[in-house]
Amino acid sequence: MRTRGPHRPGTQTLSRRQQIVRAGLAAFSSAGFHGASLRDIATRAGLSQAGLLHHYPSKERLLRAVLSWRDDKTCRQLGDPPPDGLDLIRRLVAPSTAARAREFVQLDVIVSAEGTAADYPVHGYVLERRARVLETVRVAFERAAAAGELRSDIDCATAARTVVALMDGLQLQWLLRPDAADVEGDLRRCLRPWLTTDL
Amino acid sequence: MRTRGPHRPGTQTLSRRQQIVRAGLAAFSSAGFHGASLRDIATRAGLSQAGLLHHYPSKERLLRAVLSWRDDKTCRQLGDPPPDGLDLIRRLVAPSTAARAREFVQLDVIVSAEGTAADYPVHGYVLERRARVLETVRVAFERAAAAGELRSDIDCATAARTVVALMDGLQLQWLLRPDAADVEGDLRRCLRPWLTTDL
DNA sequence: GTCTATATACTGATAGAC
DNA sequence: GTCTATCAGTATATAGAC
Repeated sequence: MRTRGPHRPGTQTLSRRQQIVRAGLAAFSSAGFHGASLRDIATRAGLSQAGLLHHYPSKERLLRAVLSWRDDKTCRQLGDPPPDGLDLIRRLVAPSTAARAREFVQLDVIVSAEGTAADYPVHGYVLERRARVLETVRVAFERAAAAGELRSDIDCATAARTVVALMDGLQLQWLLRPDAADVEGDLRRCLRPWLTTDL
Repeated sequence: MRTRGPHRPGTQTLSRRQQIVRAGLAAFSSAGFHGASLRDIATRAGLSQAGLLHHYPSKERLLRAVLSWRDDKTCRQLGDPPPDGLDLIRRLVAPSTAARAREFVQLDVIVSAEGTAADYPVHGYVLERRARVLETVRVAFERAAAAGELRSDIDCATAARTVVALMDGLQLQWLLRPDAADVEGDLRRCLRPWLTTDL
């Protein structure tokens, strides 16, 4: 009954890695994969570059760890069990109040943009994640339709593409000019005519 | 009456610079500012890196030249005089048939994303350009409203933000999965309920 | 206008002491 | 687990010959 096996990182290592991942989030989200440097990330995390590479053996692996952490946090924020149908749409439309929200949004925007290149280190991940998001939203609309909450002439796949595209574009506007954007309002106004009930 | 002054680049220089700008477009559009390298661009343009720097003295200046060329071509493609009101919206919705369209779209997506960082080399340019686009579309909706082509309960600034955001998001979807996207269709379906006439 | 050669700095990654 | 030292590669930019 050992409490710490050879391949089970201790709590100190875990918190160290969390420091690194957070520093990586800050760097990747503002400069992208190419623009960020491991030395800078290591310094921000309070250790040397070689020390960082002990925990994450390459720049790509570190980016994957950052993205994985983001995915976990995003899922957890949705709640367990995750909301369904129109409730999920409501959650997506409501703005996140997390302090790290801006970094998450910026990371998504920049990694998605860089990820359009076929030779990007995490190109496959970007493709899969965005397909998954699109599918999740489509299923949510299907459930809403089955509950009679969606107008019958609305195609669920189209609605999903449209609402996801709108979120991406509005988030970009918000990043560039936070005062001139209205992410939640514009989303609600676009969604309202599709629904038979209030959002 | 000299035909070529000391500061008037000759035709050979002009075509050389066009080669460089086109190579720059290819590089910046797929790797962004940070990911692209002047050596690679120079090689693609068929000259040495030092030769490139004779024409554009820094990486930032080259990016500005690429963006400026893109702006010129985009404006020229709109026609002279540029369309107005609903005609402009129609032009924006119709997909571009230019062969270089994908590179232009990808350049816009990646420069906009990188440009959300305040210390990005052309951060100011990105802010101004996007504000200008938003304003142009808003004015187009105002003209449409004055002509009675827009439903009276639609706010023009909101419509502009929404349609620009939608274009950005749909273009990203198209870059990532061309077969799964429907840029023009989704745009039309979103615009239709706002209008009193056909698009 | 284009080249070679070079200056200078930084990159990601490795080796090995502790 | 963290460090220093280092490697080989690449970056942008400059100097100067032609």
